[in-house]
Amino acid sequence: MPATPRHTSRARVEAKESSILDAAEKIFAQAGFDGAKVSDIARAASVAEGTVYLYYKNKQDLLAAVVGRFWTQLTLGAEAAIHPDAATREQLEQLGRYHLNSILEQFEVVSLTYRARPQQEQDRDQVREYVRVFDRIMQRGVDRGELPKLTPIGQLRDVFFGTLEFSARTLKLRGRPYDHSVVMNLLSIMVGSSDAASGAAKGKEPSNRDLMNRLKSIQKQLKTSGDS
Amino acid sequence: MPATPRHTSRARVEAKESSILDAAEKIFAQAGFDGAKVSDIARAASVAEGTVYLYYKNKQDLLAAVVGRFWTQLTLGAEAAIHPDAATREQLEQLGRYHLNSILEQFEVVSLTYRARPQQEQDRDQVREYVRVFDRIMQRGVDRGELPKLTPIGQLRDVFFGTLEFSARTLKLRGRPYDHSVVMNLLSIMVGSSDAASGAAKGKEPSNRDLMNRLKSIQKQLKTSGDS
DNA sequence: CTACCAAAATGATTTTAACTCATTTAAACT
DNA sequence: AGTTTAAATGAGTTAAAATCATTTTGGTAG
Repeated sequence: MPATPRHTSRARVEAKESSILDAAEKIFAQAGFDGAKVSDIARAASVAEGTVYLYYKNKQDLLAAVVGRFWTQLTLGAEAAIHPDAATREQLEQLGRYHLNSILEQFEVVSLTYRARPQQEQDRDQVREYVRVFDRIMQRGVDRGELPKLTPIGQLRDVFFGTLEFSARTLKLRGRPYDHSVVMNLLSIMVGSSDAASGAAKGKEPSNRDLMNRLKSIQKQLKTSGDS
Repeated sequence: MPATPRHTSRARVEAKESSILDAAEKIFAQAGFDGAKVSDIARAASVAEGTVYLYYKNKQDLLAAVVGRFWTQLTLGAEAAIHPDAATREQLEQLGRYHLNSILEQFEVVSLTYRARPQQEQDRDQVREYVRVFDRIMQRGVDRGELPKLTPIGQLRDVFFGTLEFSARTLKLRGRPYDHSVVMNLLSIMVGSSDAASGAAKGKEPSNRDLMNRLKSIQKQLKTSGDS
């Protein structure tokens, strides 16, 4: 069995395993989970249908492996994309750009995640590992005093990834490419700093009055939130 | 045929149609799309298996109908939940509360949406109809001068719904109930933030720092039930 | 080199569930 | 009551996932 190969060189077994995974990713991305036949995947991997089931319990399990590998690689890429010495805001921008870019480029694989989630538990770990990249950036920001002590990192994580994923969907739907203004606007919303965003609205002298307006509305709202 | 009933009373046909839909929603929510057998749904609707296919082309189509109906009802509920005369911020809070509550309560049905989206086009319309509730609130805010002219409504829509959906997932994952602080935090970063969100602010450093400091104190006031 | 054995691979067969369709039942109209 | 058309049925067909008895491969030893 592949799990405990005693007489075989581990390398060859793993090579075949990842060749099946490559084929599966390709076919799944192409045809979607339902549209992909295990026999197609087997053929694409130059392997008999039964062999697939030697490496993966079933089709769902194979999908979970594909998706898991994707998120693991995404974590590695994210860590590489972030400058360790940059300020929190810069790091968030780097992660935001990297994330939006990646999920736009590999939209089909990301979509497959939703097919894997409800069933398998294993792949959740890999997604969890990925979002920790965000948590580490934020925690460091707090530790350094760049962010308030009481920053609700968990909630901001949902703002960050939720916004980016929905934005990516919108961009895809409209056939638009990567849009840096999405990341910039998100950051300005999250961290409070603002920067001129490329594609978005230009002009409008802003600043003091708008900032004051924002603060007023926030404070006013805070007063009314006493109930809940 | 159900589409053009000449001799039948429309009412009876529609009653059966919605009884199949009810059964489908129940079984789908219970077992998920793959886990649900059409024969189970037929039995739950007290109908023969073939009858289901008289009303819906296939299982996917049936799912699309279930999901479509859900979003249509959600739209009606949202419109009822919003006070027409309230200020923009209040209306957003009403919509936010209603939305988060609804998707928490009917989490399984919401999850099914992802299974319907890629294939069918029809249900997209119903989702689009729903998000227009948000757009109308925002547009009215702009028209009234409560929000800046250049407010990027489309992007804020992704912030709003993306954040709420991811927050709902987090709450479900941790077995937590509805948490009003999620909505309040979301609003505090969205409302009046259009200066930043529009990307129009040309980065006045002092203003930003000032805003940061104020936000810090506000965040301390916000007894966020934030985790992490 | 040959014999041997276990791991790995194979693909024909089984199983399962979506979908079809010839037939029956019910309803509407005359 | 008889005729016609709509609606419903469920046994039968089909397709694809999963299984498993058999074959092939590759390493080891005599």
